[in-house]
Amino acid sequence: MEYNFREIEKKWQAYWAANHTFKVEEDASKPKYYVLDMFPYPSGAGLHVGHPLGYIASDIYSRYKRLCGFNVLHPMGYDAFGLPAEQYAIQTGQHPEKTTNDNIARYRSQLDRIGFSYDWSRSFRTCDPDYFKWTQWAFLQMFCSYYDNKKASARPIEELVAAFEASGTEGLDVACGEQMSFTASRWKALTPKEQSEILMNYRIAYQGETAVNWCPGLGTVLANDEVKDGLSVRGGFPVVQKKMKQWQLRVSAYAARLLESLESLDWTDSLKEMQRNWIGRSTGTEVVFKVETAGKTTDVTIFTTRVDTIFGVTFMVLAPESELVQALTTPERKAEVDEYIAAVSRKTERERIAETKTVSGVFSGSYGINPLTGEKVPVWISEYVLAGYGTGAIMAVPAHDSRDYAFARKFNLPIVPIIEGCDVSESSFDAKEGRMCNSAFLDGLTVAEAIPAAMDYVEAKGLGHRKTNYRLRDAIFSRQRYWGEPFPVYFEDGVAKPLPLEDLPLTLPSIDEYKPTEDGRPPLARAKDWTWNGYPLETSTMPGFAGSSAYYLRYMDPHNDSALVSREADGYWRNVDLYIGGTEHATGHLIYSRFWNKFLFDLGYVCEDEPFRKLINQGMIQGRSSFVYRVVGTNKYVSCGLKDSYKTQEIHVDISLVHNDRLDLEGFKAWRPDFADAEFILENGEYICGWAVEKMSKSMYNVVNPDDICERYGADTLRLYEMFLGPLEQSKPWDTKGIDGVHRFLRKFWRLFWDGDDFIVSDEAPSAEDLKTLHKLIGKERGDIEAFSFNTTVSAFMIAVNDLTDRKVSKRAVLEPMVILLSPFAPHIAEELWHALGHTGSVTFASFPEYHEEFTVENNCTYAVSFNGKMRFTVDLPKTCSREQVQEHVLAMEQSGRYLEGKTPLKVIVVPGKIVNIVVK
RNA sequence: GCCCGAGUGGCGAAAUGGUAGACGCGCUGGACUCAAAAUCCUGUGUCCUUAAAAGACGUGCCGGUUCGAGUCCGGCCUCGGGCACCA
Repeated sequence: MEYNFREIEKKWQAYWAANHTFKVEEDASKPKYYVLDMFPYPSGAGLHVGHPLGYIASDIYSRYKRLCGFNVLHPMGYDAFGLPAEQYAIQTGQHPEKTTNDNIARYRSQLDRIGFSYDWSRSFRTCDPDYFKWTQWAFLQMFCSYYDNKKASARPIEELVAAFEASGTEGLDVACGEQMSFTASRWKALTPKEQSEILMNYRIAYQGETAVNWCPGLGTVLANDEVKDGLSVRGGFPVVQKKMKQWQLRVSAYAARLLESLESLDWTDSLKEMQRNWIGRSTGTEVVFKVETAGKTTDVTIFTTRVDTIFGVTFMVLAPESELVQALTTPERKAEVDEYIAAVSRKTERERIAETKTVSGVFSGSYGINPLTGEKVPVWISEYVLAGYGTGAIMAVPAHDSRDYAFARKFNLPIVPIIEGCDVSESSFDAKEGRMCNSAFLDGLTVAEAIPAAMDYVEAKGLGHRKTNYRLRDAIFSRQRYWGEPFPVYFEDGVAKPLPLEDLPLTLPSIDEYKPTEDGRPPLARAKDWTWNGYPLETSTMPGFAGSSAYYLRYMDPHNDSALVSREADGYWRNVDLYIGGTEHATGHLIYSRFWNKFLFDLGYVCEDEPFRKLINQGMIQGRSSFVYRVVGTNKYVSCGLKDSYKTQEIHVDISLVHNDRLDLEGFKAWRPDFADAEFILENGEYICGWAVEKMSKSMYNVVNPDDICERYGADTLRLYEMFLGPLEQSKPWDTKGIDGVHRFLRKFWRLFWDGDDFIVSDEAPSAEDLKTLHKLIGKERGDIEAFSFNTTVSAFMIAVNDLTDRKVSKRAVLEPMVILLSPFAPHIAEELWHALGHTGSVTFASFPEYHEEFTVENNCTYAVSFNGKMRFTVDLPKTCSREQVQEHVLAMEQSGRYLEGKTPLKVIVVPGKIVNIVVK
């Protein structure tokens, strides 16, 4: 029997499905291990070979953990709400659910061919009402909660109401939009509607007026991480700033905790660093400047991280969107200021980014008073100051801030250096070094000393206080789309109210068309009766990240209809031990999920504060495009090596027509009509294509479908090859050049069991050599898998099989453990051979072979022994004895006094197999 | 501009501070074959020389620590990724 991977793989995939081999239940007698992949958004293009890279790695680890005796939860599902299905629906009128289901069916069949050990009984789609019921539920929990900074925890909103009734805002430290201050009696005097409006300022899910990223091309708002360079990540449409009333999540309340608990996570440093940057903690000082405007005085609070430079302030700047702009504009400046603000607001985000280097601004007519010097400085308005950060107002120190410097130069404002010896004639001196001067009590201090000294001074004089700011914004949570979770919210007299929990899920209404209404309202406004008990319902829907924020919890208990996850299931599975996915989710999903989890933790619904303990980012697999070279003006194609002798045009050619860079000439002619009568200029009788590494995409004809690889080489070869390609976390181009070698390895392994027609495994006892081969492999595999170094594990396997093939070893005692070792990587062939060896049941539940170091010891050999690198004598020792053994041996000789001549040995260093070096002083 | 990460044969890549290039691809030559495919064997960092052996040089560049550096430290160069008017 030859290795017939097609038959074997079909057989075992059917066996696993029929026997529910990978179905798991909570089992208190076994330790749990939770391995999760970032679930896919099923796009119309299907999977390409890059997608399964992480899935294969997590599957190998899951299977390995099962062999080690863990109860492994390894689920898979679909992130099914989203823009592409909706865009397609707008164009074709087809319901997005139909598109989504078609795509999911395709994904599922592609995934099934690769032989993953998922527990499919736990699978769900985020667009299933049974699932999004809990997305809506979580939203309502957030709507009915506020964040208490003192307790560092979310609390039910009733507690806040009780506090307002008892003593107003007195003594409260809670997360909010706008700082409010009122008494208990004032609160009680408010109408219910007014009270609701105030509570909106404190809810964790709240509705508020805010500048949003409005994308006219998509007809919806987008979150910050959905916008890149002023264009939408999906679709690439321009994005403009617009003020709109939107649902938002108070993620900013969790900024400090999100930052702190990063430390405890087993994530890569680069990913943690990305999150740190995104959260953007900065400690500084808020200082109050009194500003005079045509006789009136207004307090303006500014934020700075460099109070030490306050003696260098020569002007102040407000953001154009700052609420203070109107109050601080003098009548004679009003026209000019209004015009500037109008001009700024017309700009798109993209234009603002493009014009970063051009400096613009306008003088307000007001003057601020430096609280430390009493000096009067002009107040300007400029778009380089952002309304959304700090207080939307700054003190400008052009000598020591490059942006202030550029502004001062443009508008001819004074530049006063306050650090000794710095040169500000060409540019500002931003470095935090040197000694202070022209700064009264700070003179002579270093910058490092001056910063806290200035902070202390400002606080002592009551001019301001220390303040920590975060760059992390609240998440905009509404989308003007159809294909998302509806908000479980209705409006009574304009006041948003939660639907009762028993009415969840609130499912999508059917509508005739999926685009916005003519008057620009979201598609849900087209629904005939989008009301609840006669009250109008919210017409926007939730964004893509809503459904993906807590999906890992649902896998623990996917069919529970009375809770997102039961206390028992959550208590057993706790959180994800290993999460594998792409780095593109660093500042989106991975922040939202952590926030969402912490919120549920605060309310006691989950037992772990962090969702993902260990996280691995698999690299991207790029495409390797192939080119042919058409001689310009002809239908002749010249082979790559000869192309320099002609004037040629480079044309992408479908890589299915190319094998090892050689073009299939007939296939090429048949590919497209205009190539039908192509002529070729060959080198050595072959047409060699050129190539380049590019993103894998349809338009470059470089997409490789895993189905094709499974068909040609089998899923086991695909799995091994994807791992063999290089380190998991590294991006690399897909290149089928080496796949034959991996496939050859599997056939070699097979031939250790089958010789043509006969099963040739014997019960002969293994030799010392055989045991050495086996135990080297066991030791290597265990270490490498734990380190996620799968490429070297595959190599170790090849070495072992080469050894056995060379010695013609087909002994059960060696091959049986090797089948178990191979099973995480190539599960189908492993099952087949496991059964050929006479076992029943799946190899999944075998035990990982034990490792015995003594079996890896080789025969004696002669070591050279040297002192400080200088050769002295030789000694016979086992060929691969441990360093400790050699040290012991050599030190014993040292004690006999023969070699060291009275010198003290510092260290004995052994190069296995060859050299012993003794360091002496 | 700031913050990460990476630079090793023709290629993908290995190497707890200890024989650099394991393993695989490709290529060389050979066996089997009418032939091909498949399979097996041989060689394969560079240079010099050779019948053979033996040398010398080699991990982006310059320096340092060390008996010993691809690996650790300092300074550059190049490439990839992330952030970017965040005061």
